[in-house]
Amino acid sequence: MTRLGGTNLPRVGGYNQAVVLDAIRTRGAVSRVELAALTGLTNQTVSNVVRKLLDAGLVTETGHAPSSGGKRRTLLSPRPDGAYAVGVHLDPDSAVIVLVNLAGEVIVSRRLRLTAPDVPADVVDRVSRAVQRLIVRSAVDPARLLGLGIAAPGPIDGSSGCVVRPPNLPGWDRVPLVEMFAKATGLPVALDNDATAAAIGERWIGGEARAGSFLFIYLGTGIGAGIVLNNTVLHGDSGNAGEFGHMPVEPGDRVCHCGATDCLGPYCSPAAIIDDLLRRYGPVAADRIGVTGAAASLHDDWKALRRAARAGDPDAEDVVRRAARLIAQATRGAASLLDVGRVVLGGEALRGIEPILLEEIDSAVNRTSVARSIRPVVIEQSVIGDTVGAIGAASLVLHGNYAPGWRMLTDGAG
Amino acid sequence: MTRLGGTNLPRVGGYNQAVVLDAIRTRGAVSRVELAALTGLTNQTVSNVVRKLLDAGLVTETGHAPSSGGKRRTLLSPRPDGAYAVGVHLDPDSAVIVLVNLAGEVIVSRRLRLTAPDVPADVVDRVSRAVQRLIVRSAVDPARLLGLGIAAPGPIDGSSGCVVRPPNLPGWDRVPLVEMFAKATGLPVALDNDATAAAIGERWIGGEARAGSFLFIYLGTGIGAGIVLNNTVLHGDSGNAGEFGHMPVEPGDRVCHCGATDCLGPYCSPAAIIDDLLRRYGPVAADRIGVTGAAASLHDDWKALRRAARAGDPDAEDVVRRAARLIAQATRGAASLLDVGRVVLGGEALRGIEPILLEEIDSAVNRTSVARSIRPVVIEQSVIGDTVGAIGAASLVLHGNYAPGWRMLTDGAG
DNA sequence: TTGACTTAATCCATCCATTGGATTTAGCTG
DNA sequence: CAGCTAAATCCAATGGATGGATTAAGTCAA
Repeated sequence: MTRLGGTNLPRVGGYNQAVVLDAIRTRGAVSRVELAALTGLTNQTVSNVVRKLLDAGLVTETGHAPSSGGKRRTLLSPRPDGAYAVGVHLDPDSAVIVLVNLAGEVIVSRRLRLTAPDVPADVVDRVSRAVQRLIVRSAVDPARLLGLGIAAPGPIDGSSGCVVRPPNLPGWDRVPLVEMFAKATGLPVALDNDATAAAIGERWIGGEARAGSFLFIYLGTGIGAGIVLNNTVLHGDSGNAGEFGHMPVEPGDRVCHCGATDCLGPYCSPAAIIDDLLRRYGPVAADRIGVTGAAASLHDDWKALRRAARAGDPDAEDVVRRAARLIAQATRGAASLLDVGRVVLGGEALRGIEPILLEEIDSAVNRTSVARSIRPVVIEQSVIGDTVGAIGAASLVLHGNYAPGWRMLTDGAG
Repeated sequence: MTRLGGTNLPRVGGYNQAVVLDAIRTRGAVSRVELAALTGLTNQTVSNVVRKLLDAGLVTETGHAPSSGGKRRTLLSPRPDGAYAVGVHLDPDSAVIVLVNLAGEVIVSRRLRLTAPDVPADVVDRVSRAVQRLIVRSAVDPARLLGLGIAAPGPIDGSSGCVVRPPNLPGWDRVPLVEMFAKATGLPVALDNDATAAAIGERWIGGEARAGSFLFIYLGTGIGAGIVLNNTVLHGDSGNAGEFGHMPVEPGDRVCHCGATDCLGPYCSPAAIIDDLLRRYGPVAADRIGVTGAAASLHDDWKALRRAARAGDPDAEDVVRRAARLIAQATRGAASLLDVGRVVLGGEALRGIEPILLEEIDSAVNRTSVARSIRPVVIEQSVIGDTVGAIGAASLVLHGNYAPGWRMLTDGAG
């Protein structure tokens, strides 16, 4: 979409509807007059738009605000049961499936264990059947189920709906996930990389706290970033914006699969940090902490290492902190390049070591006195937590349907 | 603007007008039917919009396309004399002023020499008077002169129209340039940092070659980047997106004013590269190349060094190449983070050494086989050349008035 | 209790850019 | 010159936003 398209009246209608819904969602209980002030629309227009949203079952009237001298304002709130979406977070070792409502609340969820050499077709098949069962179990109105969102490790090809040889999913080369899941479930399918999906989830659920612009740093099996600028998600020319693993950092002796030794990626995965512990502090420390170093026990090793770091074990903390510094270094570059006032951290690999990351990133990003004085950058944790990947995946669908944006005015989508 | 605003019919009209004008500008001679296809608007709508643009004097009918069996298409082209803008590029040692037409062609230009300790008020005064004289001399219709654009070294405060203590303009702390120039010239004034202005100029003038997304690396007194995503300029939360000097690179012994030793900025200014030459290769090489090392002769030293590097002097080329590698390293990170398919180089400090920069950046950015296979990044020079700063400044005004974008549908601006 | 006042929300006629279908304009071809 | 094709325009209709008037529902003071 190299060219900008024109727009027309019906699209304006749809767009304004989305704007009003978005305002209601982010502000919670809010009256029509406030919405008019927030959106710049007329009271009359807001009234009309709200009526449509009420008819569509997406919002409800919930009580009244205390009077300020005249008629009380009737407050509007989103209707959680107005719409539903399914989210799937694909990871090398597991698939997390959630069914969420319009408010982003999880109705039912399920985790499937996967084993590394699984064939894509089998995984899609297993996951799809689990999705179907979840839908039946939840008993949601099928008409209100908008679709299925998938968060996969990048890179992906946005135009064809494929994952493109993800380093963390060996053997998955150009797998057309969108097509496969659409056929298997009969639902509309959206695909994005895990970090971007997480950022969209954060934007969708975070309300005021995630309005405007922010950079989401996602720490899962690998590291990635999701970029939200002016309430709009940056996808990039090929659908891979936020690729964080190739950000330059202080070079060491780890070689990225691209051949460089100064890429962030190879230094900050759980596997790399565990390896770092073994190399720096040897088997004694590893034993003490509970790290075996076997490839098969990566998950448990990482858990043990995180726990030790959190508990103050100096060796564990040291290796975590070294990785954190590199992440912080890259984050500093990204934040100043994008000029975002907020950085959000999330991802399941982060559990327990958030304070270390927050501290290092804060000190790197807010180091310059200039930055501090003009606009200190806020560093925060995800408002969603561990399941940000799966919930983010579901949010892809909600966001695609209801978040106001360019595409509503230019493309046909609504 | 943390919230998304609604829109309405008149705005849609203005926006579509801008879309059509933009399409005519970027495509050159184009017919109404083609415009309809390009913009997604109806033939009828395009007809109406074009009539308005004709009445406004912004486009003209220029001949016909050969018939393809029916009535010939009448071709539309932008009218260069439809609008004018003045651009001022402020630099520590000079101010370049240009008056350009709608096509971005320079009508008249002038360069004022400045001396370092100049007081802001005096500079504004001198420049403003020069602008006035230029306007008179050019004899353009004042009604068609849209305003004055200023490109200044960052950082700036976008909301108040100030420059905020730019490292390259000592003593200029929170100078309200917009206000001062508006008062002195009576023109509407737009301010942006030099790199962003250059990117906007590139976008405005570059036509198809600069449609979509690109990262503009600007090398002047300092280094900066301008970011264009989906034909839209990224300004950032505080108006300082593209701050490139704090991108992390391989650390050395140069300390950034923010305290870090791994910031790109201090390693790649002309002054730093000259210093590097002296430190690495001593007075003999400096003499041979024609570099004195005196602060006062920075301009000439840099010229000599560039010429020597271009001519193949190994020492000169080495120091330039070292800086180029660091720039390339940072560019690799930025390009992968933003997922842009194009990187553009420009700025007056670049003259003569473009090939070295292009080569180093290309090899760094396109190193990964993955990146190469999915989407090799195109690395190019500015289509404008040396004066990209000043022309970019003027483009701020043209862009602000006529480039289609969000703001037309949400804010009041047109 | 009542009447004056205030604010929220809606009703209604109007506006206006886009749309789709019909029409005109202007070329080509046999 | 008639028949065909494509470009561009005319015209009535559509539909979402608008502004002013109206109704609904509260507060406050006498």
